[in-house]
Amino acid sequence: MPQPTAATANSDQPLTQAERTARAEAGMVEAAIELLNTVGIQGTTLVAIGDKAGYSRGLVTHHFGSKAGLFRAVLKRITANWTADLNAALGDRAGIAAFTAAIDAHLAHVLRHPEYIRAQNILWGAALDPASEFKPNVAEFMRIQRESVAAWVRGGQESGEIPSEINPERIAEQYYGGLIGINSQWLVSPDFDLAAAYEDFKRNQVRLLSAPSTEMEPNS
Amino acid sequence: MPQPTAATANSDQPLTQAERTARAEAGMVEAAIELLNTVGIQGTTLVAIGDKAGYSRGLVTHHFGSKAGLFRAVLKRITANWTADLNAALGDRAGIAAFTAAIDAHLAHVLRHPEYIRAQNILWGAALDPASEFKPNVAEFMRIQRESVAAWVRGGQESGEIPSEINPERIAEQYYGGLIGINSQWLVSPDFDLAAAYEDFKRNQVRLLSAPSTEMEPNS
DNA sequence: ATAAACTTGCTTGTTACCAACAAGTTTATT
DNA sequence: AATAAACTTGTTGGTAACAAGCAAGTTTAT
Repeated sequence: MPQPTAATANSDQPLTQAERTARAEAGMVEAAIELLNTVGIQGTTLVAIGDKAGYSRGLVTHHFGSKAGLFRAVLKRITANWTADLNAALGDRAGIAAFTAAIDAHLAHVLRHPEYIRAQNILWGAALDPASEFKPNVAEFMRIQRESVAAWVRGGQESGEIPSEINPERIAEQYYGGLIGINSQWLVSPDFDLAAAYEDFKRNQVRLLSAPSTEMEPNS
Repeated sequence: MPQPTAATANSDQPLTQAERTARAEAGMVEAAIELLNTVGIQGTTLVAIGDKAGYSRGLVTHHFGSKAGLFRAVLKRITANWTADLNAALGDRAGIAAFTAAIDAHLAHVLRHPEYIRAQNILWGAALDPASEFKPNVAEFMRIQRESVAAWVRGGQESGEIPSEINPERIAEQYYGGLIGINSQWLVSPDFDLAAAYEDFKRNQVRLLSAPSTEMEPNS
Protein backbone atom coordinates (compact mmCIF):
# COMPACT_ATOMS: atom_id res chain seq x y z
CA MET A 1 0.00 0.00 0.00
CA PRO A 2 1.35 3.41 -1.00
CA GLN A 3 1.53 5.21 2.26
CA PRO A 4 1.78 8.82 3.42
CA THR A 5 3.30 11.03 0.79
CA ALA A 6 1.51 14.35 0.82
CA ALA A 7 2.61 15.56 4.22
CA THR A 8 6.18 14.32 4.21
CA ALA A 9 7.33 14.76 0.60
CA ASN A 10 9.98 17.34 -0.18
CA SER A 11 10.39 18.69 3.29
CA ASP A 12 13.59 20.47 2.25
CA GLN A 13 11.84 23.77 1.83
CA PRO A 14 9.28 25.00 4.33
CA LEU A 15 5.93 25.26 2.64
CA THR A 16 3.76 28.31 2.62
CA GLN A 17 0.38 27.99 4.29
CA ALA A 18 -1.34 28.08 0.93
CA GLU A 19 0.83 25.26 -0.37
CA ARG A 20 0.19 23.15 2.69
CA THR A 21 -3.55 23.64 2.35
CA ALA A 22 -3.57 22.81 -1.35
CA ARG A 23 -1.43 19.74 -0.82
CA ALA A 24 -3.51 18.50 2.08
CA GLU A 25 -6.84 19.01 0.36
CA ALA A 26 -5.70 17.43 -2.89
CA GLY A 27 -4.24 14.51 -0.96
CA MET A 28 -7.46 13.89 0.91
CA VAL A 29 -9.59 14.15 -2.22
CA GLU A 30 -7.29 11.69 -3.98
CA ALA A 31 -7.39 9.33 -0.99
CA ALA A 32 -11.18 9.53 -0.89
CA ILE A 33 -11.43 8.60 -4.59
CA GLU A 34 -9.14 5.62 -4.10
CA LEU A 35 -11.08 4.47 -1.06
CA LEU A 36 -14.44 4.88 -2.78
CA ASN A 37 -13.19 2.57 -5.50
CA THR A 38 -11.85 -0.08 -3.16
CA VAL A 39 -13.87 -0.11 0.05
CA GLY A 40 -16.90 1.97 -0.88
CA ILE A 41 -18.65 4.77 0.92
CA GLN A 42 -18.95 2.87 4.18
CA GLY A 43 -15.27 2.02 4.18
CA THR A 44 -14.28 5.57 3.34
CA THR A 45 -13.99 6.61 6.96
CA LEU A 46 -12.23 9.67 8.27
CA VAL A 47 -9.56 7.44 9.80
CA ALA A 48 -8.96 5.66 6.47
CA ILE A 49 -8.77 8.93 4.55
CA GLY A 50 -6.35 10.39 7.04
CA ASP A 51 -4.22 7.26 6.97
CA LYS A 52 -3.99 7.09 3.21
CA ALA A 53 -3.35 10.79 2.74
CA GLY A 54 -0.80 10.89 5.54
CA TYR A 55 -2.75 13.04 7.98
CA SER A 56 -4.92 12.59 11.02
CA ARG A 57 -8.58 11.70 11.08
CA GLY A 58 -9.45 15.25 12.09
CA LEU A 59 -8.23 17.10 9.03
CA VAL A 60 -11.13 16.27 6.75
CA THR A 61 -13.55 17.96 9.09
CA HIS A 62 -11.22 20.91 9.50
CA HIS A 63 -10.87 21.57 5.79
CA PHE A 64 -14.20 20.43 4.40
CA GLY A 65 -16.52 20.82 7.39
CA SER A 66 -17.80 17.25 7.14
CA LYS A 67 -17.46 14.06 5.19
CA ALA A 68 -20.20 15.28 2.86
CA GLY A 69 -18.11 18.41 2.30
CA LEU A 70 -15.18 16.29 1.19
CA PHE A 71 -17.44 14.35 -1.15
CA ARG A 72 -18.63 17.62 -2.64
CA ALA A 73 -15.00 18.49 -3.31
CA VAL A 74 -14.46 15.07 -4.86
CA LEU A 75 -17.37 15.62 -7.23
CA LYS A 76 -16.09 19.08 -8.05
CA ARG A 77 -12.65 17.77 -8.96
CA ILE A 78 -14.03 14.89 -11.02
CA THR A 79 -16.41 17.21 -12.81
CA ALA A 80 -13.66 19.68 -13.64
CA ASN A 81 -11.55 16.86 -15.03
CA TRP A 82 -14.34 15.58 -17.24
CA THR A 83 -15.40 19.03 -18.39
CA ALA A 84 -11.86 19.75 -19.59
CA ASP A 85 -11.73 16.46 -21.51
CA LEU A 86 -15.15 17.06 -23.01
CA ASN A 87 -14.39 20.59 -24.18
CA ALA A 88 -11.14 19.42 -25.74
CA ALA A 89 -12.99 16.69 -27.61
CA LEU A 90 -15.84 18.95 -28.67
CA GLY A 91 -13.84 21.75 -30.20
CA ASP A 92 -16.43 23.91 -31.91
CA ARG A 93 -18.63 21.04 -32.97
CA ALA A 94 -22.40 21.33 -32.79
CA GLY A 95 -25.36 19.19 -33.78
CA ILE A 96 -24.97 15.47 -34.29
CA ALA A 97 -21.18 15.72 -34.53
CA ALA A 98 -21.15 17.10 -31.00
CA PHE A 99 -23.12 14.09 -29.78
CA THR A 100 -20.89 11.50 -31.40
CA ALA A 101 -17.74 13.30 -30.25
CA ALA A 102 -19.10 13.59 -26.70
CA ILE A 103 -20.08 9.94 -26.51
CA ASP A 104 -16.71 8.80 -27.84
CA ALA A 105 -14.98 11.17 -25.43
CA HIS A 106 -16.99 9.83 -22.53
CA LEU A 107 -16.12 6.23 -23.30
CA ALA A 108 -12.46 7.19 -23.65
CA HIS A 109 -12.67 9.07 -20.39
CA VAL A 110 -14.24 6.12 -18.58
CA LEU A 111 -11.56 3.76 -19.88
CA ARG A 112 -8.80 6.22 -19.04
CA HIS A 113 -10.05 7.20 -15.58
CA PRO A 114 -12.36 4.42 -14.45
CA GLU A 115 -11.71 5.29 -10.81
CA TYR A 116 -13.09 8.78 -11.37
CA ILE A 117 -16.24 7.53 -13.02
CA ARG A 118 -16.74 4.88 -10.38
CA ALA A 119 -16.38 7.41 -7.60
CA GLN A 120 -18.69 9.83 -9.37
CA ASN A 121 -21.40 7.22 -9.84
CA ILE A 122 -21.07 5.96 -6.28
CA LEU A 123 -21.60 9.48 -4.99
CA TRP A 124 -24.45 10.09 -7.42
CA GLY A 125 -26.04 6.91 -6.13
CA ALA A 126 -25.71 8.20 -2.61
CA ALA A 127 -27.35 11.44 -3.73
CA LEU A 128 -30.58 9.58 -4.49
CA ASP A 129 -31.02 9.39 -0.74
CA PRO A 130 -33.57 11.95 0.52
CA ALA A 131 -31.17 12.93 3.31
CA SER A 132 -28.21 13.39 0.99
CA GLU A 133 -26.25 16.52 1.74
CA PHE A 134 -24.87 16.92 -1.76
CA LYS A 135 -27.98 16.14 -3.75
CA PRO A 136 -28.33 19.81 -4.80
CA ASN A 137 -24.80 19.74 -6.19
CA VAL A 138 -25.57 16.67 -8.26
CA ALA A 139 -28.87 18.12 -9.48
CA GLU A 140 -27.16 21.34 -10.46
CA PHE A 141 -24.37 19.51 -12.27
CA MET A 142 -26.89 17.47 -14.24
CA ARG A 143 -28.88 20.59 -15.08
CA ILE A 144 -25.81 22.31 -16.47
CA GLN A 145 -24.82 19.26 -18.50
CA ARG A 146 -28.32 18.96 -19.92
CA GLU A 147 -28.19 22.58 -20.91
CA SER A 148 -25.03 21.95 -22.93
CA VAL A 149 -26.66 19.00 -24.64
CA ALA A 150 -29.72 21.07 -25.46
CA ALA A 151 -27.41 23.66 -27.01
CA TRP A 152 -25.92 21.01 -29.30
CA VAL A 153 -29.43 20.18 -30.45
CA ARG A 154 -30.28 23.81 -31.13
CA GLY A 155 -27.07 24.20 -33.08
CA GLY A 156 -28.03 21.26 -35.25
CA GLN A 157 -31.51 22.65 -35.73
CA GLU A 158 -30.16 26.02 -36.88
CA SER A 159 -28.09 24.34 -39.56
CA GLY A 160 -31.10 22.21 -40.54
CA GLU A 161 -29.32 18.98 -39.63
CA ILE A 162 -31.72 18.17 -36.80
CA PRO A 163 -35.49 18.43 -37.34
CA SER A 164 -37.03 21.44 -35.64
CA GLU A 165 -39.84 19.34 -34.13
CA ILE A 166 -37.35 17.79 -31.75
CA ASN A 167 -37.43 19.22 -28.25
CA PRO A 168 -33.86 19.99 -27.12
CA GLU A 169 -34.63 19.67 -23.40
CA ARG A 170 -36.27 16.28 -23.86
CA ILE A 171 -33.34 15.00 -25.88
CA ALA A 172 -30.96 16.22 -23.21
CA GLU A 173 -32.88 14.30 -20.55
CA GLN A 174 -32.85 11.12 -22.60
CA TYR A 175 -29.21 11.53 -23.48
CA TYR A 176 -28.08 12.06 -19.93
CA GLY A 177 -30.36 9.38 -18.62
CA GLY A 178 -28.94 6.95 -21.14
CA LEU A 179 -25.39 7.61 -20.01
CA ILE A 180 -26.32 7.28 -16.35
CA GLY A 181 -28.18 4.05 -16.99
CA ILE A 182 -25.35 2.47 -18.95
CA ASN A 183 -22.82 3.34 -16.29
CA SER A 184 -25.10 2.14 -13.51
CA GLN A 185 -25.44 -1.26 -15.13
CA TRP A 186 -21.72 -1.46 -15.75
CA LEU A 187 -20.95 -0.70 -12.11
CA VAL A 188 -23.30 -3.37 -10.86
CA SER A 189 -22.59 -6.09 -13.42
CA PRO A 190 -18.90 -6.97 -13.76
CA ASP A 191 -19.32 -8.58 -17.18
CA PHE A 192 -21.21 -5.69 -18.73
CA ASP A 193 -19.80 -4.79 -22.15
CA LEU A 194 -19.36 -1.08 -21.73
CA ALA A 195 -17.79 -0.33 -25.13
CA ALA A 196 -20.56 -2.16 -26.97
CA ALA A 197 -23.21 -0.31 -24.99
CA TYR A 198 -21.61 3.04 -25.81
CA GLU A 199 -21.40 2.17 -29.51
CA ASP A 200 -25.04 1.21 -29.56
CA PHE A 201 -25.99 4.30 -27.61
CA LYS A 202 -24.17 6.45 -30.14
CA ARG A 203 -25.83 4.78 -33.12
CA ASN A 204 -29.27 5.16 -31.54
CA GLN A 205 -28.65 8.77 -30.64
CA VAL A 206 -27.66 9.58 -34.22
CA ARG A 207 -30.78 7.91 -35.51
CA LEU A 208 -33.03 9.78 -33.14
CA LEU A 209 -31.50 13.11 -34.07
CA SER A 210 -31.67 12.52 -37.81
CA ALA A 211 -34.69 13.29 -39.90
CA PRO A 212 -37.19 10.41 -40.03
CA SER A 213 -37.27 8.54 -43.32
CA THR A 214 -40.86 9.48 -44.08
CA GLU A 215 -40.21 13.23 -44.16
CA MET A 216 -36.87 13.73 -45.82
CA GLU A 217 -36.10 11.99 -49.09
CA PRO A 218 -33.81 9.04 -48.34
CA ASN A 219 -30.68 8.66 -50.43
CA SER A 220 -31.02 4.95 -51.12
CA MET B 1 -47.06 9.88 13.41
CA PRO B 2 -48.74 6.51 13.02
CA GLN B 3 -47.22 4.42 15.73
CA PRO B 4 -46.90 0.70 16.50
CA THR B 5 -49.66 -1.29 14.89
CA ALA B 6 -48.25 -4.60 13.77
CA ALA B 7 -47.54 -6.06 17.17
CA THR B 8 -50.61 -4.83 19.00
CA ALA B 9 -53.39 -5.05 16.40
CA ASN B 10 -56.13 -7.62 16.89
CA SER B 11 -54.72 -9.30 19.91
CA ASP B 12 -58.06 -11.02 20.56
CA GLN B 13 -56.86 -14.29 19.11
CA PRO B 14 -53.40 -15.66 19.79
CA LEU B 15 -51.42 -15.77 16.58
CA THR B 16 -49.58 -18.80 15.26
CA GLN B 17 -45.81 -18.60 15.03
CA ALA B 18 -45.99 -18.41 11.27
CA GLU B 19 -48.44 -15.53 11.47
CA ARG B 20 -46.30 -13.68 13.95
CA THR B 21 -43.26 -14.08 11.73
CA ALA B 22 -45.08 -13.02 8.58
CA ARG B 23 -46.60 -10.01 10.30
CA ALA B 24 -43.34 -8.95 11.87
CA GLU B 25 -41.33 -9.29 8.66
CA ALA B 26 -43.92 -7.49 6.56
CA GLY B 27 -44.15 -4.74 9.16
CA MET B 28 -40.42 -4.21 9.22
CA VAL B 29 -40.15 -4.22 5.43
CA GLU B 30 -42.95 -1.65 5.24
CA ALA B 31 -41.33 0.46 7.94
CA ALA B 32 -38.00 0.34 6.11
CA ILE B 33 -39.61 1.53 2.87
CA GLU B 34 -41.26 4.45 4.66
CA LEU B 35 -38.04 5.38 6.38
CA LEU B 36 -35.99 5.15 3.18
CA ASN B 37 -38.41 7.64 1.63
CA THR B 38 -38.30 10.09 4.52
CA VAL B 39 -34.94 9.93 6.28
CA GLY B 40 -32.84 7.95 3.79
CA ILE B 41 -30.49 5.05 4.27
CA GLN B 42 -28.55 6.71 7.07
CA GLY B 43 -31.72 7.50 8.98
CA THR B 44 -33.11 4.01 8.48
CA THR B 45 -31.58 2.67 11.68
CA LEU B 46 -32.53 -0.51 13.45
CA VAL B 47 -34.01 1.56 16.28
CA ALA B 48 -36.13 3.60 13.86
CA ILE B 49 -37.34 0.49 12.04
CA GLY B 50 -38.24 -1.20 15.32
CA ASP B 51 -40.04 1.91 16.55
CA LYS B 52 -42.12 2.37 13.43
CA ALA B 53 -43.00 -1.29 13.08
CA GLY B 54 -43.80 -1.63 16.76
CA TYR B 55 -40.96 -3.92 17.75
CA SER B 56 -37.57 -3.67 19.35
CA ARG B 57 -34.32 -2.74 17.65
CA GLY B 58 -33.16 -6.35 17.79
CA LEU B 59 -35.81 -8.01 15.65
CA VAL B 60 -34.42 -7.01 12.29
CA THR B 61 -31.20 -8.85 12.97
CA HIS B 62 -33.11 -11.85 14.26
CA HIS B 63 -35.30 -12.20 11.16
CA PHE B 64 -33.04 -10.91 8.40
CA GLY B 65 -29.57 -11.48 9.81
CA SER B 66 -28.47 -7.91 9.19
CA LYS B 67 -29.64 -4.56 7.90
CA ALA B 68 -28.45 -5.56 4.42
CA GLY B 69 -30.61 -8.68 4.74
CA LEU B 70 -33.64 -6.53 5.40
CA PHE B 71 -32.82 -4.37 2.40
CA ARG B 72 -32.60 -7.50 0.27
CA ALA B 73 -36.11 -8.37 1.46
CA VAL B 74 -37.27 -4.85 0.65
CA LEU B 75 -35.95 -5.18 -2.91
CA LYS B 76 -37.55 -8.59 -3.22
CA ARG B 77 -40.93 -7.28 -2.17
CA ILE B 78 -40.75 -4.24 -4.42
CA THR B 79 -39.65 -6.39 -7.33
CA ALA B 80 -42.49 -8.85 -6.82
CA ASN B 81 -44.96 -5.98 -6.74
CA TRP B 82 -43.63 -4.49 -9.97
CA THR B 83 -43.39 -7.84 -11.73
CA ALA B 84 -47.06 -8.52 -11.01
CA ASP B 85 -48.06 -5.11 -12.35
CA LEU B 86 -45.92 -5.57 -15.44
CA ASN B 87 -47.23 -9.01 -16.28
CA ALA B 88 -50.80 -7.79 -15.87
CA ALA B 89 -50.11 -4.93 -18.25
CA LEU B 90 -48.24 -7.05 -20.76
CA GLY B 91 -50.78 -9.80 -21.23
CA ASP B 92 -49.45 -11.79 -24.16
CA ARG B 93 -48.02 -8.83 -26.00
CA ALA B 94 -44.70 -9.04 -27.78
CA GLY B 95 -42.61 -6.80 -29.99
CA ILE B 96 -43.15 -3.06 -29.99
CA ALA B 97 -46.53 -3.37 -28.29
CA ALA B 98 -44.80 -4.97 -25.33
CA PHE B 99 -42.42 -2.02 -25.08
CA THR B 100 -45.12 0.63 -25.15
CA ALA B 101 -47.27 -1.28 -22.69
CA ALA B 102 -44.31 -1.80 -20.37
CA ILE B 103 -43.30 1.86 -20.45
CA ASP B 104 -46.86 3.00 -19.80
CA ALA B 105 -47.16 0.47 -17.02
CA HIS B 106 -43.93 1.65 -15.46
CA LEU B 107 -45.01 5.26 -15.44
CA ALA B 108 -48.34 4.28 -13.93
CA HIS B 109 -46.53 2.18 -11.37
CA VAL B 110 -44.23 5.03 -10.42
CA LEU B 111 -47.13 7.43 -10.01
CA ARG B 112 -49.13 4.88 -8.04
CA HIS B 113 -46.32 3.68 -5.76
CA PRO B 114 -43.69 6.41 -5.79
CA GLU B 115 -42.43 5.28 -2.39
CA TYR B 116 -41.59 1.86 -3.81
CA ILE B 117 -39.68 3.27 -6.73
CA ARG B 118 -37.85 5.75 -4.54
CA ALA B 119 -36.83 3.02 -2.12
CA GLN B 120 -35.78 0.78 -4.99
CA ASN B 121 -33.62 3.43 -6.57
CA ILE B 122 -32.09 4.44 -3.25
CA LEU B 123 -31.06 0.84 -2.66
CA TRP B 124 -29.84 0.47 -6.23
CA GLY B 125 -27.77 3.57 -5.71
CA ALA B 126 -26.28 2.01 -2.61
CA ALA B 127 -25.51 -1.10 -4.67
CA LEU B 128 -23.11 0.89 -6.86
CA ASP B 129 -20.79 0.81 -3.87
CA PRO B 130 -18.00 -1.78 -4.29
CA ALA B 131 -18.63 -3.01 -0.75
CA SER B 132 -22.39 -3.34 -1.22
CA GLU B 133 -23.76 -6.55 0.23
CA PHE B 134 -26.71 -6.75 -2.12
CA LYS B 135 -25.04 -5.77 -5.35
CA PRO B 136 -25.35 -9.35 -6.68
CA ASN B 137 -29.08 -9.25 -6.06
CA VAL B 138 -29.42 -6.03 -8.03
CA ALA B 139 -27.24 -7.32 -10.85
CA GLU B 140 -29.27 -10.50 -11.04
CA PHE B 141 -32.55 -8.59 -11.05
CA MET B 142 -31.35 -6.39 -13.88
CA ARG B 143 -30.11 -9.39 -15.82
CA ILE B 144 -33.51 -11.07 -15.58
CA GLN B 145 -35.32 -7.91 -16.60
CA ARG B 146 -33.02 -7.45 -19.59
CA GLU B 147 -33.70 -11.00 -20.61
CA SER B 148 -37.44 -10.28 -20.69
CA VAL B 149 -36.85 -7.21 -22.80
CA ALA B 150 -34.67 -9.16 -25.19
CA ALA B 151 -37.50 -11.67 -25.52
CA TRP B 152 -39.89 -8.90 -26.57
CA VAL B 153 -37.42 -7.94 -29.28
CA ARG B 154 -37.10 -11.50 -30.52
CA GLY B 155 -40.88 -11.81 -30.59
CA GLY B 156 -41.08 -8.72 -32.76
CA GLN B 157 -38.37 -10.03 -35.03
CA GLU B 158 -40.17 -13.33 -35.54
CA SER B 159 -43.27 -11.52 -36.71
CA GLY B 160 -41.14 -9.28 -38.90
CA GLU B 161 -42.15 -6.15 -37.04
CA ILE B 162 -38.63 -5.48 -35.76
CA PRO B 163 -35.64 -5.62 -38.15
CA SER B 164 -33.52 -8.70 -37.69
CA GLU B 165 -30.28 -6.66 -37.65
CA ILE B 166 -31.21 -5.34 -34.24
CA ASN B 167 -29.40 -7.00 -31.36
CA PRO B 168 -31.92 -7.90 -28.65
CA GLU B 169 -29.36 -7.83 -25.82
CA ARG B 170 -28.10 -4.38 -26.83
CA ILE B 171 -31.63 -3.03 -26.99
CA ALA B 172 -32.36 -4.46 -23.57
CA GLU B 173 -29.32 -2.68 -22.13
CA GLN B 174 -30.31 0.62 -23.66
CA TYR B 175 -33.92 0.21 -22.61
CA TYR B 176 -33.09 -0.58 -19.01
CA GLY B 177 -30.42 2.05 -18.85
CA GLY B 178 -32.87 4.61 -20.14
CA LEU B 179 -35.39 3.81 -17.42
CA ILE B 180 -32.73 3.92 -14.73
CA GLY B 181 -31.37 7.22 -16.01
CA ILE B 182 -34.77 8.87 -16.15
CA ASN B 183 -35.63 7.80 -12.64
CA SER B 184 -32.23 8.85 -11.33
CA GLN B 185 -32.69 12.35 -12.67
CA TRP B 186 -36.21 12.53 -11.29
CA LEU B 187 -35.06 11.49 -7.83
CA VAL B 188 -32.35 14.11 -7.76
CA SER B 189 -34.19 16.99 -9.41
CA PRO B 190 -37.53 17.82 -7.78
CA ASP B 191 -38.87 19.68 -10.82
CA PHE B 192 -38.06 16.94 -13.33
CA ASP B 193 -41.04 16.25 -15.61
CA LEU B 194 -41.28 12.50 -15.26
CA ALA B 195 -44.36 11.96 -17.43
CA ALA B 196 -42.87 13.95 -20.30
CA ALA B 197 -39.62 12.02 -20.08
CA TYR B 198 -41.49 8.71 -20.19
CA GLU B 199 -43.53 9.82 -23.20
CA ASP B 200 -40.41 10.83 -25.03
CA PHE B 201 -38.65 7.65 -24.05
CA LYS B 202 -41.54 5.63 -25.43
CA ARG B 203 -41.58 7.51 -28.71
CA ASN B 204 -37.84 7.09 -29.15
CA GLN B 205 -37.98 3.43 -28.29
CA VAL B 206 -40.67 2.82 -30.90
CA ARG B 207 -38.61 4.65 -33.49
CA LEU B 208 -35.50 2.68 -32.73
CA LEU B 209 -37.35 -0.61 -32.99
CA SER B 210 -39.02 0.25 -36.27
CA ALA B 211 -37.38 -0.22 -39.67
CA PRO B 212 -34.53 2.26 -40.08
CA SER B 213 -33.81 4.77 -42.82
CA THR B 214 -30.12 4.20 -42.11
CA GLU B 215 -27.64 6.88 -42.84
CA MET B 216 -24.56 5.99 -40.81
CA GLU B 217 -21.23 7.75 -40.95
CA PRO B 218 -18.16 5.91 -39.64
CA ASN B 219 -17.10 8.42 -37.01
CA SER B 220 -13.61 8.21 -35.47
C1' DA C 1 17.00 42.39 11.88
C1' DT C 2 14.71 40.26 15.56
C1' DA C 3 11.24 38.85 18.53
C1' DA C 4 6.72 39.11 20.06
C1' DA C 5 1.81 38.80 18.57
C1' DC C 6 -1.10 36.63 15.75
C1' DT C 7 -3.11 33.32 12.39
C1' DT C 8 -3.72 28.99 10.36
C1' DG C 9 -2.77 23.99 9.82
C1' DC C 10 -3.17 19.97 12.16
C1' DT C 11 -3.85 16.45 16.06
C1' DT C 12 -6.00 14.29 19.96
C1' DG C 13 -9.69 13.76 23.60
C1' DT C 14 -14.49 13.25 23.95
C1' DT C 15 -19.45 12.49 22.98
C1' DA C 16 -23.42 10.54 20.92
C1' DC C 17 -24.90 7.18 17.87
C1' DC C 18 -25.05 2.87 15.31
C1' DA C 19 -24.95 -2.35 13.78
C1' DA C 20 -24.14 -6.70 15.40
C1' DC C 21 -23.83 -10.16 18.72
C1' DA C 22 -25.15 -12.66 22.92
C1' DA C 23 -27.79 -13.60 26.71
C1' DG C 24 -32.15 -13.35 28.69
C1' DT C 25 -37.56 -13.07 28.65
C1' DT C 26 -42.02 -13.92 26.75
C1' DT C 27 -45.18 -16.38 23.81
C1' DA C 28 -46.68 -20.42 21.11
C1' DT C 29 -46.65 -25.50 20.31
C1' DT C 30 -46.55 -30.49 21.77
C1' DA D 1 -45.17 -29.12 31.75
C1' DA D 2 -41.42 -29.06 28.43
C1' DT D 3 -39.52 -27.40 24.40
C1' DA D 4 -38.88 -24.34 20.73
C1' DA D 5 -39.58 -20.17 18.61
C1' DA D 6 -40.43 -15.09 18.71
C1' DC D 7 -38.89 -11.19 20.77
C1' DT D 8 -36.19 -7.89 24.00
C1' DT D 9 -32.31 -5.97 26.36
C1' DG D 10 -27.23 -5.56 27.69
C1' DT D 11 -22.91 -5.02 25.64
C1' DT D 12 -19.04 -4.21 22.32
C1' DG D 13 -16.39 -2.18 18.73
C1' DG D 14 -16.55 1.23 15.42
C1' DT D 15 -18.20 5.73 13.42
C1' DA D 16 -18.73 11.14 12.54
C1' DA D 17 -18.59 15.41 14.62
C1' DC D 18 -17.16 18.70 17.84
C1' DA D 19 -13.83 21.06 20.84
C1' DA D 20 -9.65 22.00 22.97
C1' DG D 21 -4.94 22.33 22.37
C1' DC D 22 -0.36 22.08 19.96
C1' DA D 23 2.76 23.37 16.14
C1' DA D 24 4.09 25.71 12.19
C1' DG D 25 3.82 29.82 9.38
C1' DT D 26 3.02 34.99 8.94
C1' DT D 27 2.67 39.69 10.26
C1' DT D 28 3.78 43.70 13.09
C1' DA D 29 6.53 46.56 16.33
C1' DT D 30 10.69 47.95 17.95
